[in-house]
Amino acid sequence: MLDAAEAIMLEDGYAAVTSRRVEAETGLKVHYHFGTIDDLFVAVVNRRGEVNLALMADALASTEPLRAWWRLASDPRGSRLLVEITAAANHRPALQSEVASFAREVRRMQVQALERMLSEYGIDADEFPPALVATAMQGLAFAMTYDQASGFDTAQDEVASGMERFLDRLEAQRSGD
Amino acid sequence: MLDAAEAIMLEDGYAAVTSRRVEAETGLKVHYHFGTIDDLFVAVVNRRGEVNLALMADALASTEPLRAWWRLASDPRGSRLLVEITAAANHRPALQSEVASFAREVRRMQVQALERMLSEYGIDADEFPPALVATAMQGLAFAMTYDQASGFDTAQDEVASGMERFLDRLEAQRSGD
DNA sequence: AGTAAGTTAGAGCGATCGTTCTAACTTAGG
DNA sequence: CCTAAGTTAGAACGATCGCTCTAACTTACT
Repeated sequence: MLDAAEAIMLEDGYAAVTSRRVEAETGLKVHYHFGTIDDLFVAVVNRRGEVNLALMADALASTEPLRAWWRLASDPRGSRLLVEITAAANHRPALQSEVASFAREVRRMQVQALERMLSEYGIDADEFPPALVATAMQGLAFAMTYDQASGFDTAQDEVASGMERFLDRLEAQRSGD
Repeated sequence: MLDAAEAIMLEDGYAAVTSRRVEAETGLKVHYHFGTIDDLFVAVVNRRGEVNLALMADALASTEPLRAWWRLASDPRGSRLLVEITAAANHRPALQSEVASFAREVRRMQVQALERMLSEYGIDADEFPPALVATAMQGLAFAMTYDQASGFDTAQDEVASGMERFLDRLEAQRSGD
């Protein structure tokens, strides 16, 4: 049921996630298993949030943390879903706090990892505070994948390859010493 | 009428922009002046798009282009509206192409300006291609203001001050020689 | 004053939504 | 086989939406 809701979001947007549509695709009764449509959305957010938290934790603990983080954050599917969920949260107060708490937790993990690792990457933490680097990573990844998904065609291949080269250099520097 | 539509978007989201709501707030008949609700959205996008294009052109032509760009991109009101418009475009095909064409044009202006200025800022254009820098600027500004607006509370003051310091250094470098 | 054009008021239509409700169906345990 | 619990089918209600339509109102010109 949660899978179906996500699939509908990706295909036709969050507004298409209606009780009738979900019931038609799953054969299950939404209001029986969840009390409310809001509850369904909350469940989707919670599951996806937990998964993302785990993926981000793995990425930050991998041998090339920044690269793994970048790969995770620039996954087009994830970005599309994030857009839909945040857009839905914008008009569903019940979702707002859920989304916010996951966003906070992810950012906390990232900042904590950066505090430990920035110097290894040869980045001065005074000049580029962890919070700034984290927000930049997420924002850049989001902007790139979203522009791509929306067909804005803003030279995203150049952005992607430029970022790959930058990551090559950073990861080389880190493993270098 | 366009003002009212934008105000409603900012206040209650794009889904609240209905014919009855707009008519109630303006005393004008939506379907008379615009044929369709889609046409109203298109008009909003076109006007806001033109305004933004002009603002970005001014910013890029100012004495401190990067700082002006940053200030413009990190305006919370603009980000909030951008979210609503892109979200609306997600489910209104008529808007998609309009939004995309403005996004393309803005990015084109930015890249063109960066090609001219990156070296003045002491940034190697081979290492950081203009398209990458442009996407990073927009993405970072968006992530920061949106997190702030959504109450994610992800240390945005630290991000903002860090960016200001970074811009101070860049603009000083540029005016230096 | 009279007339024509521009505009709004307000009812109404068909569609869809969330939600509720009752009857029917499925399934497992005795 | 029967019963009880779990679950779905499908109708229904009230609300809201985009949109259309007709009658009324405003405005400007002759």
